[in-house]
Amino acid sequence: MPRASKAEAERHREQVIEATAKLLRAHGVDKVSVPQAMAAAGLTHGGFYRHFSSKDDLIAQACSAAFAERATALDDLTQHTTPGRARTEFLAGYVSALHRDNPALGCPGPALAADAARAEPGDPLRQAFATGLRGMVDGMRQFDDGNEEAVLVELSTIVGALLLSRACADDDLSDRILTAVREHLVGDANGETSPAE
Amino acid sequence: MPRASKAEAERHREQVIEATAKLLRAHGVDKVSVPQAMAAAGLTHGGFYRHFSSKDDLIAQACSAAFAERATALDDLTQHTTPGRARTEFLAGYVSALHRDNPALGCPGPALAADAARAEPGDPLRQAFATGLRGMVDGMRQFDDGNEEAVLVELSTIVGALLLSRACADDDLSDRILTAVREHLVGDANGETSPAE
DNA sequence: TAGAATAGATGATTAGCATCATCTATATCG
DNA sequence: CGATATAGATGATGCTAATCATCTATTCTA
Repeated sequence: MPRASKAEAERHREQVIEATAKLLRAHGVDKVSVPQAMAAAGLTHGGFYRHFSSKDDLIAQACSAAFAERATALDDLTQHTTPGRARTEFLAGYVSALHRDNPALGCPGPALAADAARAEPGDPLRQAFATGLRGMVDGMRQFDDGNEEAVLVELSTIVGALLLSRACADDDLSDRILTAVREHLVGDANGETSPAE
Repeated sequence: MPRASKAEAERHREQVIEATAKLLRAHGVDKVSVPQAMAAAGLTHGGFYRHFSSKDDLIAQACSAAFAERATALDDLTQHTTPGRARTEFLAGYVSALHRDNPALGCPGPALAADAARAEPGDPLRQAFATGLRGMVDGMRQFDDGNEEAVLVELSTIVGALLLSRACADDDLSDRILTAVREHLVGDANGETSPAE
């Protein structure tokens, strides 16, 4: 397939970013290779440098895409219900077994924070992560009357809970973390420790 | 140096583990190589497989060592002050710029959770992390009258806060996260946003 | 003190990766 | 419709890593 139209090429670029955004959250920066990312989008590794200036470039764009995806979901949620219900739904969905078990489609916060933290100060991933996180904080503002401090505490708690529950997913401590944090934030326990969602 | 006494060999083994425990927290599993870990202990990579069965084996032992180190520190803290003061000191020290800026000597929770989360279910790192985390939960029980749920919420919050503050260390959001969480948990704000400790 | 066991060094092997040079067939433009 | 730019494929290059075979000198053991 030695040539694609301008529109197809653009679509290919987006597919690579989308596929990488998933791979990235599931496996981390070091376990995603350029050939793998291209293959996930149905291409070979050859044309990579026609779309991206480097692997770091792609990684940063994928990180931004993952945050954007989540921001859209959050906006949809607040558009279609009352503020109170939106908060409950958001938090309970976040601190759930479903979210824990599907990092590829989940929040980039717990999935990419460690990679961002280990990147050099000027690294594009670092900046993309910080920007995305700011957006998330802004999106959550409506839950707490615009009180940023309350949002930061809430965000830290759910990110930490999800990350720790993933790290010990074999252990029954994992479910206990999710349940404890969900009850603490939402009040009751109607999440999915085992049932559906 | 083609031979060491039994005692020296044992000391060497411990040095490799200690050095790796630091490298691991600072750079993550994938960025620590066997030659690097051995060199950090003053050895060459040659004798590695006389001490450890694989890289994964070393990584898991280093993870356990990092948790053990922290458990000892926590015990010391509670032995030398009142429960109330110990809690305050522990939490304020945890959610501090000093801790954020020194992952190599800090808590393995935020530093290694992502690596543990991405490991396969049976991976030795996974198990070492879960065991270490359990120990930490037990150690923190005394802060909250043995209430495990309260401990789990507290732990999630401080782990998430430290991780996120590291991930956006360039941004001023980083300090705001630490301050907000510290005030939320401890009440006042006598941590070190910029001064010493 | 002689012989066996072994800690640690050297170096080879294999494999995977990022990056880039080159090729080619087609899509776009004049 | 012909010329040219370019998306994408093939394949090379150079690097780094995990693992292991082998060698050597020294420490233990009998």
